[in-house]
Amino acid sequence: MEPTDVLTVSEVAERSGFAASALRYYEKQGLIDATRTSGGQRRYARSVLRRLAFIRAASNVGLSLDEIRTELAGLPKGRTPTKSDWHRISGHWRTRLDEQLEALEALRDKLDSCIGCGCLSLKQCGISNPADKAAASDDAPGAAYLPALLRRPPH
Amino acid sequence: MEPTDVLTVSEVAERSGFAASALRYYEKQGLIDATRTSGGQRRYARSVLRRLAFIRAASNVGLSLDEIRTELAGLPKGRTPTKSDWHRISGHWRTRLDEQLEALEALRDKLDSCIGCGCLSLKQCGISNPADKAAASDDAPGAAYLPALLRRPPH
DNA sequence: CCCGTACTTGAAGTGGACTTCAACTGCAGT
DNA sequence: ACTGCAGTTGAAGTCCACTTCAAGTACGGG
Repeated sequence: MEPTDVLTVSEVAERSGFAASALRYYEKQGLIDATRTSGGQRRYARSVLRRLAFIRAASNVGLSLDEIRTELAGLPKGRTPTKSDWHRISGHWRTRLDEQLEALEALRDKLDSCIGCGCLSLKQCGISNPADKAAASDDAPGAAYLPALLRRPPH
Repeated sequence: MEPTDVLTVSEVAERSGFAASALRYYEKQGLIDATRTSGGQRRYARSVLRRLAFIRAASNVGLSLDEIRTELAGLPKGRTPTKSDWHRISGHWRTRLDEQLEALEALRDKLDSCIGCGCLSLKQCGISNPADKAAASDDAPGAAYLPALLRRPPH
């Protein structure tokens, strides 16, 4: 099986690191596409690999498939993304990461300030405070208190 | 209804910020418990509030309910946790947060190094590299490459 | 004692990102 | 032509942390 310009499912799976089932899922979600043989089997253009790399990267940064679809739609259709495309997108990601970092640092600092006191009082403790009911009148001007932004890993 | 030493579901819900359904769920999961009236209704000891504060704090730090159950089991049964209990636990959490921070910073730096090049090549790009197949022989000594550690918020 | 509100239960639903299954069909080497 | 692996489909299952639902029961002030 010599290298050609079209790839089968298993080739793409192997080379992208995604399971074949994930590829079908992404196709159904409109994230990638494929041509078909006369018999109905998928054949992928090599460009799908770059697209998949983009998807994995975005997902590593913490974007949902919905958000990824949106960003993919903002990419040039057909042509390879230019450096400025990538600049725009990655700036976007960078912001997202910075937000996460900030939230995480705030949480850690709050934890540090709790370590000495052994508090965990419902009223006072920033770590255990529900969703900052205290200061939450309505979208406060300052900053969100606790990170609804962070969560546990996907199993 | 004067303040008593036992609390009803709705009181605990109100004072803890958890929905009543969440309380029942936590009970089923063995995270909290309650006595019952002769008619079968739940009555909570006030100590459940502290326990719930702990649960929310742990969950804010990113622990799964499974992990939280484990940590709760490590807490003194009956007596109020001492400062040294809290010290131990919070140190644990601190580690967790630091790991997340580290992973996130690594990712951001990787992103920064990608911004200039517009790469996203499957082979070279750290951001899009599956789960670091490159260096993954088997649990490497150095450090995990990409954060399976971070994920998107629970909607 | 009455009545409205609060509470009870198990079962089923939610959502995100997939995976697994069963039953079938295509493709390519010999 | 045969054979066996690779591919196809829709439906259903998985995981987590809950929420919602329906149908029925308890509590407590008047």
